[in-house]
Amino acid sequence: MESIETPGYRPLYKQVYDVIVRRISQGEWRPGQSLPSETALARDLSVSQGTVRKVLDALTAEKLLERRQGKGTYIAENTQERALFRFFRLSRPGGERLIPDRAWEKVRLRPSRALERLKLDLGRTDKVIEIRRVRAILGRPCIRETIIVPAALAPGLESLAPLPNTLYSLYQSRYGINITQAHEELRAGLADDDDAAEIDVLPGQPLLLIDRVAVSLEDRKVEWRQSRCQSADIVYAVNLT
Amino acid sequence: MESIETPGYRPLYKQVYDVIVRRISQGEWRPGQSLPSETALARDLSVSQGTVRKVLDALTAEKLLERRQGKGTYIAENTQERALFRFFRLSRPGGERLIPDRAWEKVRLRPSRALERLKLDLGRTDKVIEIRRVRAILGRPCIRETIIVPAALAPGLESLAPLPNTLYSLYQSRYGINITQAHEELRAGLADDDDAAEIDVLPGQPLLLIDRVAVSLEDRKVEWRQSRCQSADIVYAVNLT
DNA sequence: GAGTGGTCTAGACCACGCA
DNA sequence: GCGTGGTCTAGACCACTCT
Repeated sequence: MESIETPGYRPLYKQVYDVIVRRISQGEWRPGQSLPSETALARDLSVSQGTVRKVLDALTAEKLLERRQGKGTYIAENTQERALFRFFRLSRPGGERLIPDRAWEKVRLRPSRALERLKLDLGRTDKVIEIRRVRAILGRPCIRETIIVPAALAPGLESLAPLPNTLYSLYQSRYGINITQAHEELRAGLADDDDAAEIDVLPGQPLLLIDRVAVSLEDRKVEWRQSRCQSADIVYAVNLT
Repeated sequence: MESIETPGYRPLYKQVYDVIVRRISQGEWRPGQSLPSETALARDLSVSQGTVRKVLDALTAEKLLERRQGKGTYIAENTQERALFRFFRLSRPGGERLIPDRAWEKVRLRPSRALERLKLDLGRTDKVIEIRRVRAILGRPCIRETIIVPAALAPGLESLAPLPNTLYSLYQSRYGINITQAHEELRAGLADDDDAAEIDVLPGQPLLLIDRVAVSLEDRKVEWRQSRCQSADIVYAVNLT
């Protein structure tokens, strides 16, 4: 069963969970592909089908897998739509979801700053890729973003312009990085002259400020993103459950 | 098995799920109490223990139940701490959670307004209870709230002052209403003179505006809450998963 | 030791997708 | 018709709590 020892005793299903997550994160199974069937996995790992099922169900709940009855179990793909739906929370008041477009972007590779190293757990000499961009909604520039990515995680990202609308699908397809969670902090702020020059807002008007750190399946901090959003007819929607 | 028919065919575990949710929402089992054991429930409902387990695990994931190995399965209580942790997302930048206190409050019973009827699915003649209050953090008034509750759901609420810090524990303990989810929309706004008079902010400073509708286990809209939060050193924290 | 939930197994049958 | 995941069952043993 591929080096599953018993360090102080972990339940079997947790050991199976770790094996499967490791295989996915090491690229043994790739996004969009199907896993072996439950019975094949159970035989391979020398556990019962029920134990495999418990793990696959858990990973499905975490949105890392997708199960299709009659077909198989697949590695979830961070498609554009899916990533937008999952990690982009802006909508019209009342609920209608909004889809942002790129207005413009500037990408460069540069040394990291102290705050960036703190946010992303980087070392003193690590470089970062800085993405500055403005996003538009229905043709109207509404969001200014500064995105910081450790250069070591995404080599060559700075020369891939134009970047796709959702970076997370790029991280997954090109760099094998699965973004599984993000931590956000929201504040209110005031638009300054730079904001007014780039997005559809006047100086002194209120902006919604979003500070996000995105984390990968392997628990690495992959991206620090600061967004400044026009807040006149756009809201940030959350469901607390 | 208590009137479980097969309307077009629902899986057994869904039928069991419905029965258990109904018993909880009808008060047959009350918060803090323990449910019968898995084996007793299985016998009672004429299903296998595994099917009962699947349902209890699901309800535990939804935070409606709590399971304690060796002791039993309990109806989750919306204690102050728990409700704050689950539904109050304001914290210091960086993550330290904040605990609000009541500064003052005014409660009254009055006819509903059109927007309130829309938000809470009320009829033309339904009355509401309006709670206006200011909450303080570390002694500093930071949040202005207006809370609207259908009078029919919480009779006598207007004469219960002073209200507890977390209304949700009161809804549960006094009215048998379990708040299981809430939908929030966040915007940025500017402080006006009324804000400046009541909370620690100057006119024209940015405020975080939160619009929340809380929903019960039975899918009734129980509360519409509008909050205006000082946003200088308070952030709204979200984990996207 | 008795009773509870937690883990694990083995096997049956159903529902779905596809060739 | 075959292979897949989805549901359901029955039973064994473990880990924890309380008396």
